[in-house]
Amino acid sequence: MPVNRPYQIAAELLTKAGLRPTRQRVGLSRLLFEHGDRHITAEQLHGEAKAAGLRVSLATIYNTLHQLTAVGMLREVVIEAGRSYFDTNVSMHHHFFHEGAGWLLDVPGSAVILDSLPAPPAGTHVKQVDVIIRLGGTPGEDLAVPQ
Amino acid sequence: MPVNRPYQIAAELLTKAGLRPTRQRVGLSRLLFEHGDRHITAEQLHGEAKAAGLRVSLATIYNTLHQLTAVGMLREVVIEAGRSYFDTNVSMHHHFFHEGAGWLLDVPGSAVILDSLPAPPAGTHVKQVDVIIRLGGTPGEDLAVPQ
DNA sequence: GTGATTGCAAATCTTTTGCACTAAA
DNA sequence: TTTAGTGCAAAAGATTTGCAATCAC
Repeated sequence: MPVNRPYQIAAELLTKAGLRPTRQRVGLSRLLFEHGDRHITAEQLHGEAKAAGLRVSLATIYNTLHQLTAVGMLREVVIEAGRSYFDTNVSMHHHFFHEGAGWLLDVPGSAVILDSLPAPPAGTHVKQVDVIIRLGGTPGEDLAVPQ
Repeated sequence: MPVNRPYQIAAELLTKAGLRPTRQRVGLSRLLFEHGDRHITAEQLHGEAKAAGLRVSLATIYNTLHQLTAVGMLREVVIEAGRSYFDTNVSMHHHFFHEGAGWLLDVPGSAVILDSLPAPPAGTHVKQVDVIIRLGGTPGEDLAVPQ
């Protein structure tokens, strides 16, 4: 009987991160991490899971997204009030965001040079710097994600 | 009979912006703009209005905040999923945000130097660049807004 | 087994909407 | 007047919660 390799690999990643590799967590991890960098909402991931034949409740989607964020495998990106995106790219980088079209595009950390950041107030320290480049465009071009 | 000066001033600002100076809009404008730069949520403004004896429904608070944003008198700041802050400072500037404590602090636009922003994708243009400096701190220091 | 995880449905929280009523011009 | 603005209560959307059933170890 052949071993299910992709499943094993995803399961190991979870175990290394200290998360028990349940059927749901492994399935969601595969959707998230086997197809390169992505920006996804809970609702979208739920849809993909359903389409892939993975039975997962929305509550578990939320739990899993937050657990993966807590262990550093995902990064939560807050761009629009009332909706969270989860980014599978956890390296230093920033974002283009097209209001109207609603798409997000990574900007390599190296493409933005921040000079002279102000010192944080006493008793605090900088945890992260988010740069969001908000875009507009002509209506006809609002539909597709570039590249 | 003496004229209610502060009321008149707020009413004129609204009129100049093309908004009919209703009792509610004038009252809210005074709460927002007579006390320097502020970051406020709809719920907070509702509370202040009630405390000040201004009868306004939450629906009107939302309407007014969005109208003031549309005419450029407020700026919406998206920092946390599921909650919008409205900033009375509409000049070019950025933000410190303390997760945990939940406070926002303005960073003058001149205090952050952005070099080499990447070119926006074809067919789009940059509408705004938001820099959010996320802070952490020791629990005891999480309660007060500095300065 | 047994403790962690999941699913479901209900609850919560913020924001929006529909529409009759009220007020500004 | 007459048209814009308001309040209310209901609706909508995203997310969280409580708890019994289920699963990984």
